[in-house]
Amino acid sequence: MDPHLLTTFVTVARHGSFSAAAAELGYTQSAISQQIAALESDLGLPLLRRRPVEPTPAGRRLLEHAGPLLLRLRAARADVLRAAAPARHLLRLAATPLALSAEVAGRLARARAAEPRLEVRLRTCRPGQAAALVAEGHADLGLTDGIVAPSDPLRLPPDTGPMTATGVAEQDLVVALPADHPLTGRTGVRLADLVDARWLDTPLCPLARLRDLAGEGFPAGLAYDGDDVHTVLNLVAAGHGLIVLPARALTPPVMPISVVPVPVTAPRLVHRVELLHATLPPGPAADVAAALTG
Amino acid sequence: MDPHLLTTFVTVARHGSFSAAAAELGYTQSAISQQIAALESDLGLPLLRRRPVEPTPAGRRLLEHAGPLLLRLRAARADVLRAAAPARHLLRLAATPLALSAEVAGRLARARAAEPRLEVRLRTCRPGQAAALVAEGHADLGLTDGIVAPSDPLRLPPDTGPMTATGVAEQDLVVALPADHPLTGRTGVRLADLVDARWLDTPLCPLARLRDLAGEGFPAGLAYDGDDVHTVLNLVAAGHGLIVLPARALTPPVMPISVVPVPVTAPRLVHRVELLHATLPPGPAADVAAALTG
DNA sequence: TCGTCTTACGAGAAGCGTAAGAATT
DNA sequence: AATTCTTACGCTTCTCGTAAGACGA
Repeated sequence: MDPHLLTTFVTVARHGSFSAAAAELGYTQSAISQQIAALESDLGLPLLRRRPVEPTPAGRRLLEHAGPLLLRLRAARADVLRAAAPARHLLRLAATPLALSAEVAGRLARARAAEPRLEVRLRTCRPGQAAALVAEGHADLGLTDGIVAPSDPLRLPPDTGPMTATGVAEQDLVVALPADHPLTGRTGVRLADLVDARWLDTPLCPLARLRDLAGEGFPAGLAYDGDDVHTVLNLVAAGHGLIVLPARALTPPVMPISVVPVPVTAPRLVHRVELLHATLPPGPAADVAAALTG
Repeated sequence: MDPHLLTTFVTVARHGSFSAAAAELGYTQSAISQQIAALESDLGLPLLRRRPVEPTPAGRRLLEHAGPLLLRLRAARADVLRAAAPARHLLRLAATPLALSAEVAGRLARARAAEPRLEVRLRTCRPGQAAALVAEGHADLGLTDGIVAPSDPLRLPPDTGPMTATGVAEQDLVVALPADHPLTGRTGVRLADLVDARWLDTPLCPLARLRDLAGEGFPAGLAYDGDDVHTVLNLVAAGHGLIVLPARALTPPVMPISVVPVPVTAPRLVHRVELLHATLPPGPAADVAAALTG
């Protein structure tokens, strides 16, 4: 169960090919073949069926473990290095598009004003990624968002080691409707009234999460594998499907006039933003974290 | 961050000696020295100060990660092997002394009656160990106990991979008092009334947990690093200190006449038993698990 | 000076690449 | 027949043990 072999195994499984994995990892096919053989002989079990290459039941089981395990290993390494690294005047912030709202951006600006020497480097990421980026030390602070019942914490991927998550903001939800939608005039809608409408499936608001919270249904009209809010709103305006967003993401000048927000009245849900960080050494990063949560 | 090196590192840190770790692991001192050097050069940090051998701050940080990480690795291995192993008619049960109450033992007996070919092998363990034993595949089923607020789940060590914990039993708590104790006649006591009494510190009921639940205080009169209930009660009878136990652990014939149980009325706490198991293949083990929780 | 860790060096094992062989499609 | 994985073999690298050296108590 050498992590090296585990990495090779997940890469092979992902590609469904020894040669493709070899290319990605910078080995020859032969080396990959030997590594997989070594792992299989270590466990005493076949992990992959060949031609076509696909995991056996035992292999599938191992795949479920390997990802979190390797993540935890990288996180541990990053944590040790971080604890020993000297304080820098660079803050690397990873944020999901909907987490960095105008309000949160404002708080960040105020925190920077108190810390003029601080350089901030922002990158956007998917909701599922923020925790891993922070855990692996690629970001000092993370801002994720998600939809939950009021005051509930976000459900973060486990096994990323010691990490602090603090609520930063909560706001109500709206459904973005095209201007010509029949429900446009309403002062509020229940999600249940829209189970049969067509929806956009995007990382910004995955339909799977919506179904978790509001029951089955919510068929996907269009899947958009990107996280640009502007694009999403144009898709809504064009009638490709509906989407649930935090209320203040749908105020001018962001909102095109052909999209109308209608508050979600039931179930009682909110859009929540949380700040993620590992144990921070005293310094600018910790100050900004305090300012964002304070 | 090779797990092999990590194992060596934790062993050295535990012994505070390269030579002792070498003896335990079956290497020469030289090999240990080279392994530690390799780990330090991999991370680019000194992890141990020599003579005396003790972890640096970075080393201490790594130690916090290494244990759970290695446990998770062993658990993953065990889980893959377990999933591929053929069903056996052997049930290995790991139970803490207070988890296997008369009631739970009775349920186990009934489950065995329905499954006559089933061989049961029982081992007792400490509360903190049960989860690891199950995760690493050394036991099929685990029974742990602990003190919690009513209906709260036990707090299990994290990072042991996918594991199911199901409540099996809850019962009220009593304080075991020596027969000549002034509170003996009472129908109930609050723990707060006993913060200044002397207590036994044992794995059966760690004082640290009591302080978590009922505030500071609870000085240790005697620390007993064993888990024999009979011994503990003799210690109580002799006046070495008090202890909190589940009510039915203190009924005849277990209870010596020189120990008197008095119910704990506040805070509202219970003794809870939980059954632990990994994903079980259909078979005798799963049947017994169902019988114990049902 | 004694115990303990580090370093030097040689032997063995492990891992990778090249190249040829086998198995599917 | 073409593609893809496996195996054989040689080379390199890694790791360990022995033994000598260095460092503290």
